Amino acid sequence: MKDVKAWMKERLRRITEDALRRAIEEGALNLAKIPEFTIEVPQAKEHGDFAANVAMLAAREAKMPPRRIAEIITDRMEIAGSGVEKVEVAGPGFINFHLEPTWANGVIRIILEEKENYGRLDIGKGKKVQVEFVSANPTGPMHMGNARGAALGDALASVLEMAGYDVTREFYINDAGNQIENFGLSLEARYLELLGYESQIPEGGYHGEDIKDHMRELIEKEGDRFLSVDPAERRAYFVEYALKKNIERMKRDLENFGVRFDVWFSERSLHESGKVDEVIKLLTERGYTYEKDGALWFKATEFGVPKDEVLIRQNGMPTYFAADIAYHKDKFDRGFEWVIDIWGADHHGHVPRMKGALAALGYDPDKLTIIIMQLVRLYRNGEIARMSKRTGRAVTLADLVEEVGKDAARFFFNLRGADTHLDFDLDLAVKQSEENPVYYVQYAHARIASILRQAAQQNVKVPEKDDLAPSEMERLLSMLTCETEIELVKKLADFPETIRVAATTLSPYRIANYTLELASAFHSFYNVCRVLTGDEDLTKARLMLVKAVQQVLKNAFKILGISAPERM
RNA sequence: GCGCCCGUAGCUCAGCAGGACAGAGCAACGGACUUCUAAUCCGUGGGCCAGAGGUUCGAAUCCUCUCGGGCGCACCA
Repeated sequence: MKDVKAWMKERLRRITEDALRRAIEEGALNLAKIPEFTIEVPQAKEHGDFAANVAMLAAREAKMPPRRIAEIITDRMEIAGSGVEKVEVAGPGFINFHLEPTWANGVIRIILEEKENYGRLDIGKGKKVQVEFVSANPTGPMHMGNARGAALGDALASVLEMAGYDVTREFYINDAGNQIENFGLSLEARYLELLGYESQIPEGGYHGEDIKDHMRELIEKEGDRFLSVDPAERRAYFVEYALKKNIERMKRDLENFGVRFDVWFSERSLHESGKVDEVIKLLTERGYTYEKDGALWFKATEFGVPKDEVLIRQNGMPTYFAADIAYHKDKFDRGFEWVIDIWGADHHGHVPRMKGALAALGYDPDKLTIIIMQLVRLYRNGEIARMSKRTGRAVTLADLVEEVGKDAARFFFNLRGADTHLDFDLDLAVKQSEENPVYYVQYAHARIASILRQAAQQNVKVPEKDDLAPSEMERLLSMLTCETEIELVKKLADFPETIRVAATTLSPYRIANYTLELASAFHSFYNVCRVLTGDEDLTKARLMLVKAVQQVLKNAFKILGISAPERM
């Protein structure tokens, strides 16, 4: 990876370590070894471009005040030809490095060469990782929580891809179990009701308008012929029919949201293939089950879970948990080296038992990472709106895309970390869609596109790598010296590190925040510096700069799943 | 009662895996378009980082407790 910031940090680290080593050899400092210190970017500009905290960390062992240590080190630093203009000791004992202002300008050349690959890392080393997300209940349309999960999961998967992982996006279809029973009973009740018969949706059933719609449609197509069919048989048919429709619809809605899954995995297939029975048998063989009250239990307490969990109910049906164990075993058996699940906060209690089950099967529970996503609280007309699909009044993912737009919705969700409790004011989002931050970042992209169009009209070419000798390229880029240009270039140099942090902390929202910072730096630049000027060289240099900005915005947008408009 | 998450500016949230005076957007107020898109920029005001202890040279960040909010604790998924 070509990362000028990482290079510079490494160079400064070497300079610091060399000086420190000399000090130790000379006997000026009494240290057994060099402490693990950091080179970081100080918050305040006056503190320079980078700072080392080594003196504070060495103070205790060296039995000297940090500032004194810092002075001993800086006295022995060799900075000639390193791009360092000035080193100073400041505050409690920081060593601050002031660099030549244009130290990072080379990043522009790198970006223009690497294009969509700028920011790509190899920290994943091609490791096979699965991200399972959304996995919405297929008994109805997807709600706001699913929307958040979709935005988060897809961006996370993209970040990991960018970081060098081999990522598979997977959706687990809960097409078995109790809820499917209730789904069938609900469909049947609506069917009978629509045909004029008295019928009641069972407790725990689905009251949504979509249930009625399914049956209305079915009646149009096939009439009342199911009145005389055996109830169990006709419910199976209804379920089959509606499930197919719902899954198609989920695929379509997610597609419109810019989310595509590599694998749609059916829970039912686990039951049918015998994998659920198999995994229960395996747990039993390993001695982790017992029978009580006519049910089969998993000894979850042996893995630090507060209570044991049922695997097979008294009625002989396996629980969701049993299927989920089989599912996760299957994930690892398919060769995934790392599995990430994104779950809603209402499932957080199931994390320990899932990990416990994996441990019981002999798998490494640390290879399963479960991201708990706090729920979305939806406001409408100034009131908390219930999100349950069972009320039939919930705002769906499709509604959201229609009202707010894909880009705004995806950007909004990825502006915050998974563990923030998110308040989503729908009225505000709709009303203020013009003021949504997503337009701010996209506008930067469109503005650059406009500049590039103007340049093309004037027959001014953005120099490519082959058009210029390296020294000429360097000369042009060194012309970018005004403050807004320097700031903008530094932001560009931040991108690889942003990817790294986003990937290692599983926090795609950092990418969204980064785009805001980059766009802000660009807009500031734009208001101060004109790109197309009478000065041919300066024009070329600035064209390269804005082209690089556009490229990085595009790369970040791709991760976030938002579009990069040429005009707005 | 037990467990997980959260509590930073009027509002929504950052704070780069402990660092130097706490940031951004929105909202409020005041400025900037004869020049590449003003969906922009520049400036002003606004904070005992919920509270109390502790660890550390150094805490919004780590630990403990208290208070407040959300979510779990089914032979539902």
